[in-house]
Amino acid sequence: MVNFDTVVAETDLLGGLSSRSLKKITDTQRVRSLPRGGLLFTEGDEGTAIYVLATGSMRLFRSDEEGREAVVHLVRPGEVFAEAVLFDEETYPVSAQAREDSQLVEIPKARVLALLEDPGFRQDFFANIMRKLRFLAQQVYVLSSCDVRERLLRFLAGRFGKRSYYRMDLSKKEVAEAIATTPETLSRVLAALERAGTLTWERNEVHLTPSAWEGIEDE
Amino acid sequence: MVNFDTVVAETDLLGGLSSRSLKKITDTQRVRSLPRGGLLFTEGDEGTAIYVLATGSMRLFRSDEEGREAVVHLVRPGEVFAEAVLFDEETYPVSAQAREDSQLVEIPKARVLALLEDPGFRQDFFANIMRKLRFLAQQVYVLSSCDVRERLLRFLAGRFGKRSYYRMDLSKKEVAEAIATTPETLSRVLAALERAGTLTWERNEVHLTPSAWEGIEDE
DNA sequence: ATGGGTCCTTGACCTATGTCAATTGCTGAG
DNA sequence: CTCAGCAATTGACATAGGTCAAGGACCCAT
Repeated sequence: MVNFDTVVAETDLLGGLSSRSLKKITDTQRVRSLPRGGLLFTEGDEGTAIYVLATGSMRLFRSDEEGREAVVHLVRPGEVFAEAVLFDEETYPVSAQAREDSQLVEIPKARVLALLEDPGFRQDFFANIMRKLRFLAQQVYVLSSCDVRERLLRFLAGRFGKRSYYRMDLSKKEVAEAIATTPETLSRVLAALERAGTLTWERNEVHLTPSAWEGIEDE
Repeated sequence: MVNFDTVVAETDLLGGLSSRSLKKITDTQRVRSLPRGGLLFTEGDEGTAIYVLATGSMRLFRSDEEGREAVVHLVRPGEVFAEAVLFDEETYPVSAQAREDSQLVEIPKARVLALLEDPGFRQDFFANIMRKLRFLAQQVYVLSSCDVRERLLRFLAGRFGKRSYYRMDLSKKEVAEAIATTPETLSRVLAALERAGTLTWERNEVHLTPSAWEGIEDE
């Protein structure tokens, strides 16, 4: 069984909000289920809500003149979608169809817009988005100019700070994914760092020497 | 001589705003000059404005307990900085110093917050940020999972749409940079595409066959 | 305990792409 | 015109890191 409030609290767009602000949103959400093949909305429909996919999988597509469909995006659990209607668009720019039985959280657009009238909520909402923005901008830079070793260290610094010890709450596989590499490569990089004596990672205990942080700036 | 309104209009954060909204911001901006070495603000100062660097270069740094400085970021012309004080922070979290004689556009925080009271402006501002957010998220995906050929085609699709002809307004060098590769590699990829007959690029005339777009989804 | 299923590691291998260097052509300043 | 300098191309080369395959360690359910 899924806790739908938690699903919402773990999304990119809304996850960083204070619990107060978050509650104001989850207050009015509705859960919807869709059978495989079911259409949630169609291109051109009035955009009255945004959605979070809780379980299942959704296909966003656009139909051209003579009915051929171009898949625009495959939505995975945990993703917010159709959020464009909040600010950009009056109507949905794509159609959304369930690829398998799916459960979704529906958040009324009007509710979000109303909340934004409140300076406190707005502040929080903006802060969250700006943080995300900075993170992504950083991420783009890191991906295009750092090797796996540096990506790993930046990831750790970003998540735990430049400490010399911490409890890891992710599997190596998940870390590999987070830094856009494969478990194999991560494994090799870790082995190299251990050999160099700058890092050990046993079970969930990670130890680092200060020298590990040389050349890794903050932010 | 620099046109400071233009500088602002070309930033990430504010560049996508409607000219109406943009004008409301540039209305109250002030231009400041700083000699090499000059401090714009210091860590802990009350954050009353955000800045756009027009010319020169700024260094953002943090000082630790005993005065050693850690450079957090080097600001390049065209970048907005200190925008964290809009939503996240009351005081500047870093110090800012000119690395060379610099000119900056100063935008009062209060002004921006006041403008956000206006639903129209807010809508525009949000739409802009969300667009940027989507773009970056896409970018992260593309960088970590597409090869140069695909990055090139996606870049073209994003900039001009999936047309079969257009006038290119960028040098190959600039395109290479935009898709995070080198001119040499771009050159080779272009040669391969020409050999395959899917693309030609002479002078600033680019021609493509529809087959070029196979496997490149929209959005 | 046993078997199947993860996760992790390690080795062998391959390929895309970066780097360096040389060549060509174009452009604009003098 | 001519030279300097930049953009673009091409070749030769090096390498980070992905892929595939095999094996070990651990965990859970039967």
